[in-house]
Amino acid sequence: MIAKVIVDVPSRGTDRPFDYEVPDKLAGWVEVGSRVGVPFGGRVVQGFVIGLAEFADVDRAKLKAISELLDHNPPLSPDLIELAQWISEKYCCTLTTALQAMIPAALKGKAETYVSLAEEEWSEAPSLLSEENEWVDYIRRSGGTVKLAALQERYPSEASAVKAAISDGRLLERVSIRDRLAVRKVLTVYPPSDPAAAHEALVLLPARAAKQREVLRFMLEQDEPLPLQRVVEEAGTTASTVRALADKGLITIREAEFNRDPYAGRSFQQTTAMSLTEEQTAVYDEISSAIDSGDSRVFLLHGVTGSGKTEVYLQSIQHCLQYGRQAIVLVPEIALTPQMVERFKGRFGDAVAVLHSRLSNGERYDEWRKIRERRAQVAVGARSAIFAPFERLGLIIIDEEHESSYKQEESPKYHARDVAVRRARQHGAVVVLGSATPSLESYAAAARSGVAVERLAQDAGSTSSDAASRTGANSPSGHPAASGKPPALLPMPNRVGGRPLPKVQLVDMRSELKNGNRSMFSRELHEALALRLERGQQSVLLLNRRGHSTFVMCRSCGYTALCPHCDISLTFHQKSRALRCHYCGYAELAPTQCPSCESEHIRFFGTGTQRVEEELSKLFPGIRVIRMDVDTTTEKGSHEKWLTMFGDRQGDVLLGTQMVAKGLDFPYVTLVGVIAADTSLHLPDFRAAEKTFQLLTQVAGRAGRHELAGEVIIQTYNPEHYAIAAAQQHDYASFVADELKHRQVMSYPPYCRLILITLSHEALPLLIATGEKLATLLREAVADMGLASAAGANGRFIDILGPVASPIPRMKDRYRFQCMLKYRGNIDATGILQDAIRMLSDRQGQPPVQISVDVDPQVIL
DNA sequence: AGCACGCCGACT
DNA sequence: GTCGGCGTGCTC
Repeated sequence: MIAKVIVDVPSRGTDRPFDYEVPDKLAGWVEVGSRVGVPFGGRVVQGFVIGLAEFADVDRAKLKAISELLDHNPPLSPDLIELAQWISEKYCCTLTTALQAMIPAALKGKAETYVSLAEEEWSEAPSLLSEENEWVDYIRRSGGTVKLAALQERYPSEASAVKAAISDGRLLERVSIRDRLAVRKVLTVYPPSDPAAAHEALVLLPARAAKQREVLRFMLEQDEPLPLQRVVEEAGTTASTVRALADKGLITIREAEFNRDPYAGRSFQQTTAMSLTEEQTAVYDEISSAIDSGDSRVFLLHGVTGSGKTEVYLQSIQHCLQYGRQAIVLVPEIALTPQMVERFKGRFGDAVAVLHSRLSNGERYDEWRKIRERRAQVAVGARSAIFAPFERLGLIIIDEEHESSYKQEESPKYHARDVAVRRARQHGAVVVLGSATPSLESYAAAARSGVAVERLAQDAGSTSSDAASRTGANSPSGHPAASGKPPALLPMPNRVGGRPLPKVQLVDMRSELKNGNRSMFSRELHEALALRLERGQQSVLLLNRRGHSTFVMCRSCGYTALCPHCDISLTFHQKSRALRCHYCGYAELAPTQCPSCESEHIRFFGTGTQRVEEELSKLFPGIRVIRMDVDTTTEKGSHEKWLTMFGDRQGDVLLGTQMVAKGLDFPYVTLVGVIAADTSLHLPDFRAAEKTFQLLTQVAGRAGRHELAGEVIIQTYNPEHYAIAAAQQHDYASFVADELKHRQVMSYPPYCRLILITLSHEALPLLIATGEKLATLLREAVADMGLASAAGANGRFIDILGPVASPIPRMKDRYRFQCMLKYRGNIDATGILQDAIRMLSDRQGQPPVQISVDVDPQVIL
């Protein structure tokens, strides 16, 4: 038997299956999806079996055997392998990178070499067991086998002796891949195996062994083993008491593998299905009948904030589970709050596995295993939960569908939405994309179904129907559903309970300045805050700081502090009084005088949350501010802690960056203030307006979700900008109409698709030359295919832009240049690009220039 | 990605 | 005359 193995060596040259013999003892164990250790080029690496065959494609002589099987159950299923193949093609990454993304980090093995004594050899040569062979004794004392690394460290001078012993067979070498998981072992107490004898012993125990008796009685009541720690706590005693019982043979203490449940010991209030509004019912009916049909469908659920999307999700999942199928719910990392988890745990209890980045490797592994072992039917998690190893998926929900965090920024640079659609197709499952502010890509794709075009036309007048139908004319427009049926639009335009959307007031900060108010708070916001404090209600303040971090500048000479490795501005951090690079983590102490002109006039610019907090305390002495930003939420569980505090009304104001805008739901919040709406508006990113509109709409939705009415105040220098004006009116349709016009004029998605190619190298001239070469190769290929934009009849074309210096021209001591591919129509752009890259390496003999490809990039910055 | 094999300089 | 520098090229 031959196994086709993808080895864990992420490089272009090794990105193909290698054939290995399956040794007899592993026959029947090694399956498609198994993780194995294989000898590869003089070492042992991890690999995945992606196929089995009777005969090898290479010479018998070349063939080696699988050295080790790493799991009893294959961690991957054939459908996930197929999905990985699709990902590696679509996003230009190696197959092993895609496969690795699908399994928990704990399973990413590291090879370790062990050596053991071939005993008979040593006994035949007793003379070798003298003082000069201390290391042999060491191995013997350690039970005959030790890690080679340990031997090397202990006896560095014996390297040659050890090597000789290995080569002549007196030492046996064995290489093993060890999981990066310290399987947590916990001392566990097992109830008496012979209850009758235990009851008897209970009586026979000496009178003064009261504690032992108590423990024994307690253990007799248990059906299941308990962690020693728990027993000690419950019985109010110490471990020695329990050990004494174990010594008497009445109970057993053993090390057992411990299943970490991060939510263990927390009770979730069980909830039952709420009755749905007419609007919710209509949507639910569509989704549930689609699930029943067994056809893969995509829905775009466009529901305003507070329209009750989550309840629709919950009941749709319920429906899905009834038929023995499983469900995945994707939530943006930032919105994966305890509140959110609670809602799912509350409805589905232990059937829910939660996967998010704050879990430790071990915890995530346990949640993953819960799914693998069919103990969970619902996975709630961030991006990577799309790979949850379910066997019969019925429903995939992507909440806040427009969020850019669904795009992974590292390889594999996949978009969870695309992957979801693809995976759903494999399972005949339904995808629900939910958002109050759908991405333009999704909305335009939905607009291609007749219903939506009508709606768009109604909503926004003739201009947008024009725009939308033009998108429709060009088949694949950048949305994953493009190649299948277009998503159907499910509108939910009303809030549950007929509550109105909060009133949004725009404050023109220019006139504030004119009227002599130089503070960061307008009079309106100041008054509104004062009113909330007076009434004991709460406020949420958003500082949209993206791209506007606090930088350091000398007011005398204009010097700004830059990272010596990345050439971008360093950010000032109050707490540590340090300047930090956000890209590489470099840090230095903040200067008190200008390093360039030695003047004292060095100042820290830009408004950070810290400054807002200071200002708040100045304006409202005694105000309780809870600040949430990268500085205060890096610690594990801190995010949760702050929100709980705010929920318990231990704070008057919740002040933060984007993270306060998502999915929070507090009944006493009646004011939402946005300090400066435009900070994200003028970024050099074609999605800047969309991002701003989405953020403002989301944060406005935090107010007045319950009995108390809400008010929103947005401070801006551009009140007339269409993104801000539309956000004030809660008018998604008019925003989309305006934005689509811009995108069309500028030829940006959804009117075309983008691929960003970033080249980096330490040497600038080589980098530029390589970039030019790549661009030339691409232009030639495109011209040969008649796809140059000039020739591009019926809307099929590829444009090659660049190379130009990247927005971050140097990072970690490497210069960066980029090319952009812009294309429209059914074109295999990644294929063309791959070919060009391959030719590039052929021409100049493997240039060490790093080339990174980002298909459908989210951040152009 | 690593590691081996291979061809040219500074040492015992 | 040998050790070792790190430039190409392969890994079932």
